[in-house]
Amino acid sequence: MMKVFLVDDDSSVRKALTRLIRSAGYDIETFASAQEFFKSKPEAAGVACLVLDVRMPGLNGLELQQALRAANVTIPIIFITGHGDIPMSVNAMKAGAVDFLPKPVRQEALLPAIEQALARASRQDAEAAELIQIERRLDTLTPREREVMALVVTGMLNKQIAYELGTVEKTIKVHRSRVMEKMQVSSFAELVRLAEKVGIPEQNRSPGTSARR
Amino acid sequence: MMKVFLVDDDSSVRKALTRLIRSAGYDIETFASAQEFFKSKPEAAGVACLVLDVRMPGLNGLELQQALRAANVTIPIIFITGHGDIPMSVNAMKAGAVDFLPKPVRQEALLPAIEQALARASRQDAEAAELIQIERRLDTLTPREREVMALVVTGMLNKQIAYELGTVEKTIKVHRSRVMEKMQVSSFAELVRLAEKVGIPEQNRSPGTSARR
DNA sequence: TCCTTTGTTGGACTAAAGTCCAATATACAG
DNA sequence: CTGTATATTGGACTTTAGTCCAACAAAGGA
Repeated sequence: MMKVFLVDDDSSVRKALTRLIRSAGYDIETFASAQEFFKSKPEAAGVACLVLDVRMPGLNGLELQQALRAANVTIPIIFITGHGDIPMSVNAMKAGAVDFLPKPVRQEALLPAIEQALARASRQDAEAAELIQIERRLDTLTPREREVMALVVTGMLNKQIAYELGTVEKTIKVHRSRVMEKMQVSSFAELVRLAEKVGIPEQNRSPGTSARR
Repeated sequence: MMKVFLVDDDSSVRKALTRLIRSAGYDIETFASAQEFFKSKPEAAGVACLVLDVRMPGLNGLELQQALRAANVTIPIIFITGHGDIPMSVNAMKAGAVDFLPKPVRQEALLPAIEQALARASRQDAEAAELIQIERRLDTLTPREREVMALVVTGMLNKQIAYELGTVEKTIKVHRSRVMEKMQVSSFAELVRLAEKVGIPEQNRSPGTSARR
C-alpha cells in the first residue's frame, strides 16, 4: 500500500515525476488520461493519492475530481498545472484537493503534499473500514432488532420501547440482548457509540401514536 | 446578528463594498487595517464573517488569518485581492478560508460567498454554544465526580469503577447519580453522547494499577 | 472555631436489565 | 409438507443500578 497515482498527458512530466516519486519511496502508477485512470478501479487502491494534471485533452483534472466525487471515490488529490489561475485553484481546494501546485513542480512542494495526501488517505481508509465493519454487523440484525436498537440507544427504558412497539418488556429484553451480541459490544456505552458513528436514529419512524396491540 | 466585517485599506473599496453588502441586507462594519479589526473583539461578534483584503500595509490579510487562528477566533474569511497568485490562494484555502476572490470583486461572486460564510459561522456558533453549555455543566462536577464520569461512560460497571478508584460500589452509585443530575441528563445514553462531544475519556489516567485502598 | 464542600459509607429497598430454559406462532424457502 | 428464521412470551432468578435517609471525616474558608 501507500501508492501514488499520476495522471498527466505529458510523457516527459510523467517520466520526471515518476522518478522523483519513486525515489521518495512510494509505489507509483501513471496514466496518460483521466479516462484511463478512471477505468483502473481507483476505489479499490487502498491507501493512495492522486497527482493530477489540470489541463488535459478529454476529461480535464477538475472534471475528473468531480467524477470521482460523484462516484464516491475519496482519493486525495494534488493538482499540478502549468496554466492555472486563482479561481481554478480555489475551486479545486473547495472541492477538497490537498494541494494545487504550479508547474514546474518543485520536489520540496510535491513530496510534502504527497505525504499529507497519503496521511489523509490513511485516515479516510481507517474510518471507512470501521464503518464497513459496523454496517456488516448491522446487516446481521433482523428488522425488529434494528427497530429495538434504534430505540434502545435513545435511552428509552425497555418498558417504554415495548409500549412503543406494541409488545411487552420481556420481548424487548430478548431483542436487546441479541442486538448486543450481534453488534459485538459488551456494554451499552459501546452500543451508543456505534450507533452514533453510523448515525443510527436516522430512520423516520412515524411520529406520535405508533403501532399498539 | 448576521454581521459582515470588511477590512481593506482602500477607502474606495470599502465604500463600494459597503454599499453592495448593505444593499444585500447585511449589517456591515469596516476597518482600514488588520490591527484595527483585531482590536475590535471579533470573537464576541456572534454570527459574522470577514471580507478581507490580502495586501495591506502593516499586518496583511494572510497574517491576520494566522493571528485569528492563533487567538482561536474562528470567524469565516473571504479573501479579496488585486495581486494574488495561486500559492497565496491555496494557502488561504488550506487555512480554512471560505473563498478567495480577485479584485475587482464581482457581486455575483461575493454575495454567495458571504452567504456561505455566514452559514458556516452559524453552524460554528451553534456548535460552540452547545459545547460551552456542556462544559459549564462539567465545571460543576467535583474532581471525583469527573473521574467517575470518565469511567462510567466507558461502560464499566459500578463495582469495577469502585475497584479502580479504590472505593466501594455504593460510593460510585452516589457519585454517578450526582453526575447524571449535574450534567442534566436523564439517561445513560445521553451521558455517553455528551461525553463524546467534549471528548471525555481524554484525561491520561495512570495506566494499570491505580490507587487502591 | 464553625460552616460548607467533598468524599465516603451503611441500610433498606425498588426498579431495571440480563440470563437460562422452554414454548408458540407465522412466513417462507426448499 | 418440513425446516429455518423471525418474533413473541412465560417463569424464575441474579445482577446492576438507582433512591431515600442518615451519618462521618478531612480540608478550607469565613
